Amino acid sequence: MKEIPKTYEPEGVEEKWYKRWTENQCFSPDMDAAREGKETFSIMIPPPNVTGVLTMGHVLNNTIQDILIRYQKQQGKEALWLPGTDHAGIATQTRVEKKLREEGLTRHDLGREKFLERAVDWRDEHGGIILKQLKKLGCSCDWERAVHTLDEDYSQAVLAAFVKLYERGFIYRGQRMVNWCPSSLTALSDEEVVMKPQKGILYQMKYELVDSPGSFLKISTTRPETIMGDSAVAVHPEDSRYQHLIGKSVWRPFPKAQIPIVGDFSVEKDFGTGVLKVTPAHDKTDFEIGKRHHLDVIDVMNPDGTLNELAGNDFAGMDRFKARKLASSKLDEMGLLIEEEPYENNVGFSERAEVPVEPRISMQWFLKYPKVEEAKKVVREGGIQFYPDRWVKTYLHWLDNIQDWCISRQLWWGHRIPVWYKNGEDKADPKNWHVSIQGPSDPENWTQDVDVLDTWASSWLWPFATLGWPDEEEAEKRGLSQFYPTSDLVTGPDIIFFWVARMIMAGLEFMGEPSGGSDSKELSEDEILKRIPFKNVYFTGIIRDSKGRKMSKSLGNSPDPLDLIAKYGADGLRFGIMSIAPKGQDIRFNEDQVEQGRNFCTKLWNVCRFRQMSGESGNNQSLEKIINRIESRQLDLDDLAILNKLGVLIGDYKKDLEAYEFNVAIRRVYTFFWTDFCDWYIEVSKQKLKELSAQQTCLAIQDICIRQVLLVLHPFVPFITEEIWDLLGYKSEDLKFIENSLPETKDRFFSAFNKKGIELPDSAVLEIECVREFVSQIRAVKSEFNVAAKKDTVLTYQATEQQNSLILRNLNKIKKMAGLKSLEKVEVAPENAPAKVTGICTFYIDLASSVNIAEEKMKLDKESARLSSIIAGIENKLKNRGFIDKAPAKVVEGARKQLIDNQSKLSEIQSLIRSMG
RNA sequence: GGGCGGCUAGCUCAGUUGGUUAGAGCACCUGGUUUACACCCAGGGGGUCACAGGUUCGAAUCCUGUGCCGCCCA
Repeated sequence: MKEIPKTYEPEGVEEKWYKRWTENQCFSPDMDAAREGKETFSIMIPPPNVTGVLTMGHVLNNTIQDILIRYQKQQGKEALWLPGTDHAGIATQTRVEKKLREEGLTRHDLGREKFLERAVDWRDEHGGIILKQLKKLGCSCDWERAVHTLDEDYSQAVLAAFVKLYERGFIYRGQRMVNWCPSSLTALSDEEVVMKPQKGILYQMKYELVDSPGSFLKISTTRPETIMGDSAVAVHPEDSRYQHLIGKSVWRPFPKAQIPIVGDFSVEKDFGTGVLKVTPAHDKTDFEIGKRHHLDVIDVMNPDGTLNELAGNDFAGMDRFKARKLASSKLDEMGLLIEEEPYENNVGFSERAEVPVEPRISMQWFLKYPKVEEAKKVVREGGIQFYPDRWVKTYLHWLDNIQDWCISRQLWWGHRIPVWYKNGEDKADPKNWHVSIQGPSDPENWTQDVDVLDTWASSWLWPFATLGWPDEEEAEKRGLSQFYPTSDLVTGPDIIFFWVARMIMAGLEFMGEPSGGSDSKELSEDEILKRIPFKNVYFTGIIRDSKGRKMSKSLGNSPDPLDLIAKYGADGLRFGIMSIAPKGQDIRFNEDQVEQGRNFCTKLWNVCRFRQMSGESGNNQSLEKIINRIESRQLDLDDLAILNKLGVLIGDYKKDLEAYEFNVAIRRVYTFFWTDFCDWYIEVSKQKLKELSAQQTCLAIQDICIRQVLLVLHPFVPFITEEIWDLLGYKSEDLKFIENSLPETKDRFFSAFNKKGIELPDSAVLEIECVREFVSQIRAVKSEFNVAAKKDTVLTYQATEQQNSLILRNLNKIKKMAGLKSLEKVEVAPENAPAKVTGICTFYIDLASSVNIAEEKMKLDKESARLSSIIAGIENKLKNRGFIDKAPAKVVEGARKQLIDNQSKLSEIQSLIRSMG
């Protein structure tokens, strides 16, 4: 056996094992086994942005995935964790353009082709950092399968999906009001707009009535810069203040023009003055009003958010926010501005560029979502299970109010829309379109659409396009039918619409499709379950800083996970983050938790050092082999108790993990390992190890405990467990890695002992609990009287026959653990000795010095009062017929026992008080 | 405006179908280098379970309402 170094140094260990794991293809599933029907388990990584770096959110999210994968491998499944990145259209293009600007260039200077070369260079240089970081974290992804959304074959899948959806009538092109980002110069989907409350001004102004010069209509607006685009004012048709004016006109102040007053039900009577200026080109509601009343659509803005010629000479070329000020001062000059009041309203911001979006009419491609009803049904009925399931409501609400998806983006970085327009013909007429993956056979007569697809319109295909779809040969090779539907998806609730819902619809639409095209009839339940992209979705919480703020780059409040790994080890970080991540609840991060994780690893390390120093290792290659080293007649209650607890732990742990209760599982292991094993069993062992006859058996018990602890910890802290597994000789020739060894189930564990004629009764656990409690009380009293933890303390006690036999059975251990010179039963209580009433006896401590009787008496009085109130409470309960009749017998029984215990304690204490006079 | 979540020890949080005397870690205080570990060991103090009602034999837990904090949607 190799010698274990004094301190655990994670860095070298992590590097060594990660290398060995990858060299031995530990992360790649055995395809032959999977094809032969071995049970599989699969997770597709939520593809991080290729330009991104690892955040604490990624740490949480990917640690969970790694735990699931490693756990399922230990359960004997062929597990696939498929990694990859997405191309992040807007984010990447923005960054490449920024770099170009530094060189004094724009993308138009370069042209599309050259620009894309630059973008690819940039991606290859900066991209993929995050994947390297995931390796540092220990993620067991099958790296050979890493996919990028702009890979050649993935791109083919994206285009194929577009063409299929177009052919099936889900995709159309149209002039619509969209969310326009004036900074990135592209349309956005509704989901990419983030509403933020903004402090602005509500302007109240007046427009003169054409028919009655000198009479005005008061109007409220937050956006005077769009006055120039007004083509009407609107009032509620049932608003008695204005009803009579419907059909008449007002003067638009500038550029001066007559515009009609229309009646429309969408006007809020109570908002402002109840009169709305209607600017169909620059507001979604106004656009609808305009359509209903056939109003002019006057677009006064350029794509970049400056005003154009239609706004008039004063405004042309001016930024929209400057124009707002100018418009208000012009109104003021004209005597048309009544007042300005501070006002807070919600303004949509571009998620990426962080500038207010501009509602804008433009020609875009839209997708009518397929399989919406099935997508609702499968989640509502549990075919796909959400954890925590409250997200089902959010999901269904979004699907109930779903709007067509604007999928075209005015960018170059992305999948170019596979539509060609016939040169010289009407672009608006679908007859002149060619829609296909390869393009027309006579390209010289066609021009391809210049736009690309929304990045999410590629990543919604992720669960199956990563497995080779739609190429059948590729799909067979990569195991589409073995790994799809995937098992679990782990992601944040912030992309439930962006991604989760869309993946479900994509899966339902494209998987298991009949060769003839889209399904005409409703899918059967079975068919739905074959098509869904995953069975379980685990939504993580959001990691916040210690002040509860979301971690963000701009706040700079997110620690760099790599720094944390350097400081505490990857295992420390993983352990720390997992121990504070309750199911789907937001997490307040602070570094102390990672420190605790590191401390845990150190403790684990040291107990293994201790084991190694305690004696020669025996054959550790399987549970059965270690059990063979046990001499059953050497087993004592502590051995049986710790093994019983371990067996129970195995069962509970399995339940926890299968319910995604990671923090519960890890706490359970922590308590077993630290409190039960290290603080008690190992300490008790120290005495036993001195006795030659018991030594081998005791070491075997330790080996069993450590072995199982390593196995259950391995998904959480893979590096240190693999290292110790190796050092303590748990591996064998054919099973080189810890992941090859199946952890026992609770039943198998207990029966492995039963087969050797060893029972692990609960009574052992109960008795040891008693002993531990007793020892703890003795220590407390000693500490109270400042008796050093030396071993020369003399203790006497009074106990019943039964209690006495328990004490005698465990006498040496109690003396050793409590630090006693002697522990003897007496018939008469010694005088002036501090006493303590415990569950198994009343004991007296012999102090050389005198004791402050008054102080002692006060303590006992306090304890007596406490017990009396507890007893009164229980007595009341037991007097209550309702309780006796209705509560389960076990509970009533417990209450009775509790009453008796407390009563006897109380009477002991009272007699002590009396004896003190 | 609608929906969701949170409120338990100084701090971060457990507390899984209501059931014995509400727990852990950190922090704090006291003591401690006895053959693993000071990233440790032993002991201790510390809680009207946000508030108000209700259901129940019994409520941190279920119901209703209120307050504060956060998120999502309009």
